[in-house]
Amino acid sequence: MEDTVWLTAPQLDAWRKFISVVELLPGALDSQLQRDAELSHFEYFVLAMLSEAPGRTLRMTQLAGETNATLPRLSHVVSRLETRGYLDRVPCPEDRRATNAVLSEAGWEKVVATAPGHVRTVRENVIDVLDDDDVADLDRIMARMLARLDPDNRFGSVSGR
Amino acid sequence: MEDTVWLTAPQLDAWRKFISVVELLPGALDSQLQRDAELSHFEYFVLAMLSEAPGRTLRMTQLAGETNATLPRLSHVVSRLETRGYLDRVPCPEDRRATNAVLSEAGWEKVVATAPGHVRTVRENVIDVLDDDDVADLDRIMARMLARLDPDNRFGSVSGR
DNA sequence: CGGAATCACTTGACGCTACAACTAAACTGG
DNA sequence: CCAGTTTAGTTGTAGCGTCAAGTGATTCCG
Repeated sequence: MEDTVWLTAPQLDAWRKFISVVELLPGALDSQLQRDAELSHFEYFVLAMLSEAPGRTLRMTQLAGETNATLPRLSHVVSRLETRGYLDRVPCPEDRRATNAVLSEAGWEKVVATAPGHVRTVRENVIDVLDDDDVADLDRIMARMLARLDPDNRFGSVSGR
Repeated sequence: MEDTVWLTAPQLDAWRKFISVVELLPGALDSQLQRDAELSHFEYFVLAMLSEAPGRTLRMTQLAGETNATLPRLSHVVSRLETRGYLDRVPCPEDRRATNAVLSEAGWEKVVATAPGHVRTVRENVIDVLDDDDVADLDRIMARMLARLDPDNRFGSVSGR
């Protein structure tokens, strides 16, 4: 187990650029959302996932899966969003261990108001610098990485929806 | 300024996978390094950049650039690494406002000991799922994003070195 | 059935990061 | 040559995330 296979020059180049993007992108998303909506990217993402769910409702565990978050992290964030009036915790009737997070009307309006600016930021930093082939390449490459990073596929990689 | 251009279906697919990877990858890198070396990925990265610098020495600002970090963040982390004996702060003789971070012998040995496991993790999660064409595509795509995210090119994107 | 294991969270404490304010050194223009 | 500005870095604080532990509810199985 002891003979390290180092990266080739092209692999190292790609890796260094990739890791830089991975470090810089969250900050870019966070600062736009913070500035324009006083929301972190993760908070926005939670509200956005709820807004697309049937009944604007999701179980905590399912929501954690869709947002790639641990349950404690989600629990804390949901508490804050609840305090701010963007969603409610409702005990799940079928399984009394479970909790449903339900988007409030104010939360829905917040998403509607915030989405355009967010999409613009995503376009500016990511999508609009890519042509159609790049987008296809990105999709393929990220799918491969996800298969490793998220083997159980907790994240709902529903394609083509 | 009010007519949002939403993402097309392929763009949305690629974006969702990409953002999932961006969320999951840091955790994967951090947990391996934490487990095997009690280092965060950022701490490792700081030591690694120093280990490659001439004289294993870098000005704080330059180091911040190479690690895509803000100066306050770097300053805190350097303090911790200094306490742990992996590097030293040395006032810069030419400019007495500036501080040089110098990798200690213990720091060098830490990098040498830690690098193989880290490279293995990078291979497992990223590089080894890609063929040569994928790597080239990734390099091209990330270069385009970096041009937006890091316009001043603080990060030293030295290609092909 | 009933105790044990598992599940679905929640909570608390600690560590890290960002932001803002501060210090000190080095330019810059009158 | 010195006031004002910019540069380089540090420090304090507040907020977010992780990890470990705890609480009920539910399932498993002998």
